[in-house]
Amino acid sequence: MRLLIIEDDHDAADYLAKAFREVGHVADQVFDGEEGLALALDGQYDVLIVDRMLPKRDGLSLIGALRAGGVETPALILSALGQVDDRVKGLRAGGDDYLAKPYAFSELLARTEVLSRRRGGRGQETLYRVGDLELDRLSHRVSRGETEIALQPREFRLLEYLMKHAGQVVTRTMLLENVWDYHFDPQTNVIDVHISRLRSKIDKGFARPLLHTVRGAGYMIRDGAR
Amino acid sequence: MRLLIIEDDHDAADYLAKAFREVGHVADQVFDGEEGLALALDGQYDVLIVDRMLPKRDGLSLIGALRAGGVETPALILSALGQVDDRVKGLRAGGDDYLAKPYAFSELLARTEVLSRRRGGRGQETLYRVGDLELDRLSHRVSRGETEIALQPREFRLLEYLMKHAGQVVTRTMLLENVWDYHFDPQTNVIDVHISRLRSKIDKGFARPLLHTVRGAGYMIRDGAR
DNA sequence: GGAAATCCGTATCGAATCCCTAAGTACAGC
DNA sequence: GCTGTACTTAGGGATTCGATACGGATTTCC
Repeated sequence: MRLLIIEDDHDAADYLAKAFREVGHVADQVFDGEEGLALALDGQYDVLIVDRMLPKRDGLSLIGALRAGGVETPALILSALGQVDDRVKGLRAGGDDYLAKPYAFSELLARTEVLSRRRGGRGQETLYRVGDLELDRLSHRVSRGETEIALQPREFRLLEYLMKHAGQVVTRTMLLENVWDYHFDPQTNVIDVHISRLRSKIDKGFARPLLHTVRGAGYMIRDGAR
Repeated sequence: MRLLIIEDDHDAADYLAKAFREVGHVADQVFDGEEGLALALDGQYDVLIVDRMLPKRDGLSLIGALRAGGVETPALILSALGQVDDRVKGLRAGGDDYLAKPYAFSELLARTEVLSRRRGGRGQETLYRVGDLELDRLSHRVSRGETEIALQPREFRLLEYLMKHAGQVVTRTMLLENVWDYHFDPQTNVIDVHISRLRSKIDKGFARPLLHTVRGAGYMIRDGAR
């Protein structure tokens, strides 16, 4: 399990990180809200442990910004305040669980593991939609308008990644790393080829194309209408 | 963001530089410790990416020398060794973060941005605005008022740089270094040409121009109203 | 376990785009 | 009015991107 601990009290953070590592998890730590947000936006973590009060950017605001950015990593909020009201606020801001200090580590661990397991719930989107193009991750189905579209596995991963980042430019490097698991430059046109194939399936014959190339930068999927 | 990549494996260095450029940063690269130190001492960079093992001068020693010379540019250490002990050594030597190979570029990017921000370097804005002119880095969109504006890659980088420094005079040398990656004077009027094109797209037909010439100094983007 | 189908990556060629150079024009400052 | 700086336009060269064809690899199905 990969965790990010966002907590300004260094001692507390160290203690937590050490405890999580002892049980075999990977824990990174940062000490203010800005840094926490930056790392969390990456979406690489399974769970975030977020202190309620943080320098630079408050824990709740951090989670709000995260969700606004489309990142759904479950977050567990830590707080010195144990009021019910506060708990409600935290959950409403997009936190997934709430634990008041002082707490027992065993409880934190248990709740954390529950959250990471619950990813299917609110963690991951299951249906992506851009214009009249739909991709269902569960049933592995893709359709545009009324027509079903059959994709090859690689094409599916490609489209999935593009749609996950709809409206944003996706660079070639991002594609290589996240769709191909390459961490080097293959020096070939693999990407071009697959983009081309994908295009012929999802855009060909339709009035407005959804898959746009951003010259010199990468590709982007977006409903041209907006 | 201006980066210096110090890494002796040419392929790895190329890959990184390319990836950083795709996301709109400026990346220089050198292949041994001596050169790295020389360039880094200049202090022109926001972040250094330093390989642990380097010819001529080891990465840790490089950072030590840098700090001794009073240069506080944040450094992120790359290493094939993932041991905790090694990590500690790296951080103790003055490194600010540590990443073990193999790593995902997206993680490196996130950590790099954290470092540059920590140092007070301005955070990476995603949306720039000057008057009614907007530039969105994520979606690569530019608009003035209601109208979408299509820019070429170089024009985009140019405008991005200008808007990042809105209200300040941007010299030709700054443009050459940060938009063109030239470290010499091309003796031509490349800049003039692109400024002209850019102007015709963002200013032409609008009541008040935003892109101003500062004769003898450079250019500046600013809302004329003020 | 083997054959057919599918899928994936490489290479090549063609097309579109972009970018720099160059040369001429306009403008500002003295 | 002269000189130097900035602006505009056009065209060729270079780069980037797109399409197609082919061979190897993997999977699927008997």
